[in-house]
Amino acid sequence: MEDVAAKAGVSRALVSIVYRDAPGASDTTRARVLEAAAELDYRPDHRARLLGRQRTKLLGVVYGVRHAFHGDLVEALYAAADLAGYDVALSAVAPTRDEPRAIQALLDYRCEGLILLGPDQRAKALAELAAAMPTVVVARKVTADGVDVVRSDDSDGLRQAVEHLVSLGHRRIVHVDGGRAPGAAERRVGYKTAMRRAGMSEHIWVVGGGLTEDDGVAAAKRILREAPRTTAVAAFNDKCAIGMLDTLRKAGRDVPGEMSVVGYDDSNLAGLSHVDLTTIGQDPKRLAELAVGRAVARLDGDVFADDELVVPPSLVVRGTTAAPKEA
Amino acid sequence: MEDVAAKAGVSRALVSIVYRDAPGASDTTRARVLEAAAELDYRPDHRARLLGRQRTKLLGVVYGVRHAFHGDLVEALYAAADLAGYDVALSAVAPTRDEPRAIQALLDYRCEGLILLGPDQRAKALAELAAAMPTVVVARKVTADGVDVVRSDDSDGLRQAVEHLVSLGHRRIVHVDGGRAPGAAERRVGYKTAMRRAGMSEHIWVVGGGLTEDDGVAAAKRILREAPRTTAVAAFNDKCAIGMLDTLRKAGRDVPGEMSVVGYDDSNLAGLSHVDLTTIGQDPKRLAELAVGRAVARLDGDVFADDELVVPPSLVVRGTTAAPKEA
DNA sequence: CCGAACTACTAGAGCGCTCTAGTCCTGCCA
DNA sequence: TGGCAGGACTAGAGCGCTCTAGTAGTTCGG
Repeated sequence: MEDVAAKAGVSRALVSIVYRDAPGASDTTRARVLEAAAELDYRPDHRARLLGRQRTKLLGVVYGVRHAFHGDLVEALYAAADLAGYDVALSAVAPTRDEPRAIQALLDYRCEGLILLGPDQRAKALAELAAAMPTVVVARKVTADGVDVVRSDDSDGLRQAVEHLVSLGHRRIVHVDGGRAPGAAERRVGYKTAMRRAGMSEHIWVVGGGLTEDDGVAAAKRILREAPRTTAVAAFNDKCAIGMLDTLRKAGRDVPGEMSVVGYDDSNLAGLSHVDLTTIGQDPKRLAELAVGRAVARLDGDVFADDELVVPPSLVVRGTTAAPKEA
Repeated sequence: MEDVAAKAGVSRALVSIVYRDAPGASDTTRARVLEAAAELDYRPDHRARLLGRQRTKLLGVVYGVRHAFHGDLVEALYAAADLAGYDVALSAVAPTRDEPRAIQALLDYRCEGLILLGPDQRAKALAELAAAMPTVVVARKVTADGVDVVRSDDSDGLRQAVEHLVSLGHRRIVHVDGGRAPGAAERRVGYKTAMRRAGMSEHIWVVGGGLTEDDGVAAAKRILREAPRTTAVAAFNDKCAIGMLDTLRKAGRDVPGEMSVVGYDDSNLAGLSHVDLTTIGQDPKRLAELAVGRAVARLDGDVFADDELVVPPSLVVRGTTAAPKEA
């Protein structure tokens, strides 16, 4: 900076003014400074810049590299933060890097707000974080003091899945759940409620599943073995549904002819032509906007009573659902 | 920091010493400082800490959120960087955030070295970056001044795939390629060379493919239509192979009975029990270690003549390859 | 009993920026 | 012509650390 100032024949302060687009520099000087900077290829040091200020305009995002849906969210978060004039600092959770560590790394960089995608942390730990800075949990339902939650209405998602299947004429509808995964409990509730409302309480059956294709494989085998008359399945997520799909077809069951399958997430996978999975779409763009919006609002000093923002999911009908054979 | 120093009854410098684990503080004082810090829940400001130093101990990583293999690499990079005593700053490429922008963000944070996963940038742009700081390109073959390249030996990977198929008795082996994707050219070469060496030049056929499942679907349809006597396919990557797998099976072709399929990457997908894909494994751990190692060595002032580190891939035999029916 | 060597600690400059409080013009109105 | 508003620019402190140089105090060999 010193060098640029010298080269342009001005003071350091003036260079600062130019780079901040602040008033107080003539157009000619501005140009001269910029030119000098270009020659020395100078770029202001982001960190030093932030040091002197109170605000860092930095939002920390913790996510799992492995998680496809997190990828979609991260993309949307970049866009949303950009619009709000904030930067995003990414911190991934990996086998050698647990969640507390990922969060600490972000705190060390003095981000102003935290956005956690489907965190494992206990409510108490989250509340502690929230006491220090705006903290938004995305895609997981938690109740923790001061923590904002932005999530899809998972219960409603499963209601939509069940109602879609019911409207096609299905009665023996099974739910393969996600165990203790974020959102799994709500989806179970949504399934059961919808089944009850449709007057099919006696057909309620929740099969233990999980988040991966392999969980879907296991669940499908169990269903074929224990309840071969089942005509429809609502899976916990797309991956699980895809595992089921393959297993059912390998076992000679036609999908959707003999068995309908509904996924959840509307991930890239679901839209692929050879998969063509009917699923429940979450809206990553909307979730990201709300998460960023809430964090920024908190930083601006707004106080909110409601600490939960729920986004309705939407049914995406594709080729894995149809009327049951002997409806 | 001031407050902590005051509370512990020492100078700021002493607090600094304690936090740097530097010699020059008695154990009792050390404990007293730490205690005071804990009460005020003080954490040193990472950025300020780095400001004064020349070294930031920060490695910038640019990657694509969407890319599953990048996820594996990122995980491994965290681990490798950690071991080398470096921090990792992640910058994702997304639809609203192109590669130059992702790189600039990293430069603003004054990282000392750049690790780019399968970048799109032209060789010239990469060389410019390398002129400013150690730059390592992973998983793409480029020749650019000063740029280190760490990649799998893609040519050898396809050789292994072909030789595996040949050893099973296949002759009509097709390669579905990756178009202009990083690594695609090398894989084509590896395929052709291996076919020629095996004396099957007349069966060489490269079908235009791509990176996604849908590309695999299209390629499989084309193969079924144009060369139904084909008995084996080596695909550009696992996703493409999976798209083919589904299409072939839907068309009534038994895999591996009537058609063998080999993927590439050994991604999570390949190992799933319902996929069980024979594939060529890249070694993300090794690639990450080499990338970090090279960047760090450059930072330590080492000079290298060879600017390309090639890691041999390895064949992972699973359930989608077998001897051809009428061998 | 002096000074060298070491330990425990502190003062203060410096990292690269921003920001406040000026200074010095120029132009314009009374 | 004096006064003053406002534009263009600068000096210098301050952000939260690290680091160099230096000050006490203690130990110890000769």
